[in-house]
Amino acid sequence: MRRMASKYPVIKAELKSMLLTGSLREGEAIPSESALAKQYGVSRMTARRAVDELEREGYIFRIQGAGSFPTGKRFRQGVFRVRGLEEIALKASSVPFTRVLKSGIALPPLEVTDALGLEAGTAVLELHRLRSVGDQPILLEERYFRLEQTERLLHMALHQESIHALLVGLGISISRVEQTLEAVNLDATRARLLETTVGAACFLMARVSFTDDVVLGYSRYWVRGGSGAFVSAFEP
Amino acid sequence: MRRMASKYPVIKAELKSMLLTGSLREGEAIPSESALAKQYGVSRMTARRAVDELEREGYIFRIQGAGSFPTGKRFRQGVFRVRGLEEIALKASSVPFTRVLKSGIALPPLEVTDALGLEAGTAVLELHRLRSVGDQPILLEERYFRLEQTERLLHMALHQESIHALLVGLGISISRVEQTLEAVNLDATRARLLETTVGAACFLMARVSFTDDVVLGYSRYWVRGGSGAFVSAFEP
DNA sequence: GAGTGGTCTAGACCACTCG
DNA sequence: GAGTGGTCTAGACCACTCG
Repeated sequence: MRRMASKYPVIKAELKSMLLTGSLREGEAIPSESALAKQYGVSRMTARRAVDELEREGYIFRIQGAGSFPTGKRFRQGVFRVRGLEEIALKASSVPFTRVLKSGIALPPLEVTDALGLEAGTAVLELHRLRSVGDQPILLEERYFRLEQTERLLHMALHQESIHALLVGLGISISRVEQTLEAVNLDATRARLLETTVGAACFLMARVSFTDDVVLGYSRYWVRGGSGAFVSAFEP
Repeated sequence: MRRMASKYPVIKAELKSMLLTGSLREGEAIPSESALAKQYGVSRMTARRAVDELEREGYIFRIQGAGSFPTGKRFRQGVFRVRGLEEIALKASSVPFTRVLKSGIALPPLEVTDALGLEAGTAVLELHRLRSVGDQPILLEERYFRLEQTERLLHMALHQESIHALLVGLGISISRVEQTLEAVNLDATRARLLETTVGAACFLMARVSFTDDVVLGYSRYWVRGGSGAFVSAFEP
């Protein structure tokens, strides 16, 4: 027996077509949830679900009390998901391996103290790791944490997959993450670690993590350019 | 007046902590929606909303009739959203500009016919554009489409922001997109177009688009490495 | 004050999985 | 057959925006 046709995808599809053909005037809201419910003869929760998905896919944004508005062309290009090392290993039918290169308390480069919101010359917890799949180094991690709370990390199993899990174990929970992605040319030191040539193109992911809106850590990840670390599929 | 505390975030947070501390056995489902509803004294729809968000964030996946299961460590690293050119321009307080470099019917490189699922030697619609913000070239587009349906594109305004909108205008709707992202070193020709040096690190986004599960087009986008085209913020 | 989105309730019927 | 997730209803109260 086939599943009964759902109602919300119909509403969603018609709204999407309205958004894509540009039949709305600039700054004009889409019909309200109540209006959609009435128009399609459904409950408001069902109409709302269609609007929910459009918001999640970036077609509209909502303002409570005012309405739901088209986002313009933003977001339409979709997102790239970052593959974890385990997933890359799975695809390659190989095993992930993590080597700790450096761990301790250190004076970090200036851009790191900046990112952490510290004064120049403040010591931080430093953790560098090299992560491989099979014999192929994939990812170079350079992590820095503010010392309060995190110092106990140094006595933990730093070669394990998830530093995040160690933090949770210390009672630290990360409330938010901000990250950027760039393409950069590798310098000699990092090229050697990743077993490639100087100047090879590489992803650089820089991440600031927060606990309770206070900066906790700053991490940079160098990921080999052709590693398949970023993938995406979406329905526009 | 502050908003009343919502209930679903509490449920979501407790489930997330259960997932992160690994207190579930391998392959064990999280509590069912009905069980959560009973446990927290809420309606099933409210419990479901907490579970919805965890699914959306990649912590769990659901199987109808069976339960909701932890995904392991996949997805946890979040996603990068691709910024549209308009958004980059907005941030830079500048204006976007698109120049059509080449458009017509051509025999494409071998890897393109491969990606399109065509025999070598089949002609396709070719469209190359260079897109800038202010005076700075940001993005080089090389698009290829199977000829049926799309040939009329050649008579349309190809310098406009959205080729997708033109396709919609032709009655073609894209049902799905698959894309990958790599970091590569620029060759001489493309470096010159993007006004940078040979070998400079650059993003290469390759995208296959489908209509009704048939391949419609294949596009490659070269994006300058430090352009701020990829951004992300999420709550783990 | 009228209209909007945000959250929630207490049900319902269904398709599906599992033993 | 018992339990699970998928969808839906017809309400409710609230915070918020706008004129």
